[in-house]
Amino acid sequence: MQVPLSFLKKTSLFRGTTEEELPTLLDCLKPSYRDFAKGEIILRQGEDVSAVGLVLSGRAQVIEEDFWGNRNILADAMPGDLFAESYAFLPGELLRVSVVAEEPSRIMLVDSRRMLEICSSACRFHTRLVQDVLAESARKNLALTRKLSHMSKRTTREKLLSYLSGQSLAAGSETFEIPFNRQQLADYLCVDRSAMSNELCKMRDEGLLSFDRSNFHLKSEIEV
Amino acid sequence: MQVPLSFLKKTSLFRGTTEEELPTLLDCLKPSYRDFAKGEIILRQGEDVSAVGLVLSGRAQVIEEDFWGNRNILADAMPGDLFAESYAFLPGELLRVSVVAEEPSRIMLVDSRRMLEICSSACRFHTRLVQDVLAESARKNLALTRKLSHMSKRTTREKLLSYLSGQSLAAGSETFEIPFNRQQLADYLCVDRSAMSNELCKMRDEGLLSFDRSNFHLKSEIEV
DNA sequence: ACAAAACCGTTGCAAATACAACAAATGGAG
DNA sequence: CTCCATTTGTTGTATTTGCAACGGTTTTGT
Repeated sequence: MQVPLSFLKKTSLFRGTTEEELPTLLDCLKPSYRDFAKGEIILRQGEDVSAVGLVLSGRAQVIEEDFWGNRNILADAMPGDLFAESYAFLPGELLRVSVVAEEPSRIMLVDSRRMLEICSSACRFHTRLVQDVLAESARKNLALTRKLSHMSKRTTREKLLSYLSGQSLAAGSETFEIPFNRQQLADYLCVDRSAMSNELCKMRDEGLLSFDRSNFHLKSEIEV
Repeated sequence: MQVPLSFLKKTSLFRGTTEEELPTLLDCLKPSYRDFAKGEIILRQGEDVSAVGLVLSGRAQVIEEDFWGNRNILADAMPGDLFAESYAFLPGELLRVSVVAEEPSRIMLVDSRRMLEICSSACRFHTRLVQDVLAESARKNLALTRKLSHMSKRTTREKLLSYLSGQSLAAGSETFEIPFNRQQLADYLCVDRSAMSNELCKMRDEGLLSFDRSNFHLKSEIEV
């Protein structure tokens, strides 16, 4: 099946592999390719998956269904995005989510054992592949931990301060830009937009910070 | 430095390695060992770490400090526990947390590059080591995602239903035991204990579920 | 068996939140 | 420039939550 190498090498899975090395590596990984119609289930809750999924085209949604059948979208995988990797590397761990094609999609499935067990064999590009996978897992981990540390705060104000403080530290400046608009920030912090907007303005009036759109400035100085 | 192999092989890092293979693997990894006094900083916020930490004895706390200096304990690493692995496998990612010895502690530091780059060399136990590390990262990932999916709910009731529904699915039964007491469950879901207790009883009175201590039973049937 | 500690449910109240509805500001497209 | 859609701020109200305090029950240590 034809897959542009220029596309693959930009994905998080093959970030450390060059375009010249890719054919050899793919030869070794023996991935399978499958096309899914819109609405078709790629992976079903309860399955024991051993392959990581890579979206080549289309769009896949990771969905969780609870005891009463309520659905909840956990992730939206676009072309180049990886999914099910946490399950694939945990043998015996059953899928708690389903992955559904939201559009007609082409998916690449790579057996996790092929990624790991042949490490000592001929294909020397495995090392970088493993580094990429581990890095990707670590990256997700940090993102989750960060979000969790904001959300564990009880009030909207505390959540905001936790998030903004983190952004400030990351930017290395008291003035910084955030990658969200108000609605997105509210969704990220899991609070009501209007209540959050309200709280932001209160904090501004109290002199804790100032902002213009997505531009924020935290004030460390103690006001008189 | 003397470290009982029987202890090491039980840690998540060396779970897949047998006691006989450990000396060879350790020879290859060349870990460093360090002792820390109570209160001493093991890793400092802002550093660029390339080694994963393993607590051999004592206790290490992962602490986050925000813009205004407020401290927040993110994790409590006991003997056998791994820390800083998410940062170690992301070159260039600066520590957003500090790790502090809460008691006199002995720590083992393993360079992440040694764990990955020598994959194709002589030491064939690397493969299983890499599997263990990836599995551990994936495990943490799932645990975080799970917790996040509960906490993203707005009300205490929804959080409880999300958590209990998940436990029920995991147990494969409508009746199941949870590993928390009320206070711990409240801490896990980041809500007030008494309010949560109140909500639980309301749901019981409404016929949604029943419980006795840590034993729960969800009712899917629609009551008349 | 006894005392102390831990755990759990309950209640009242002040504070924070979600929700809805609307006004003001902003930014593009025609 | 005007119209329209999007984004943001504002307000009021019903709900929900956090907090503090208390009593009853179970568990634990001695």
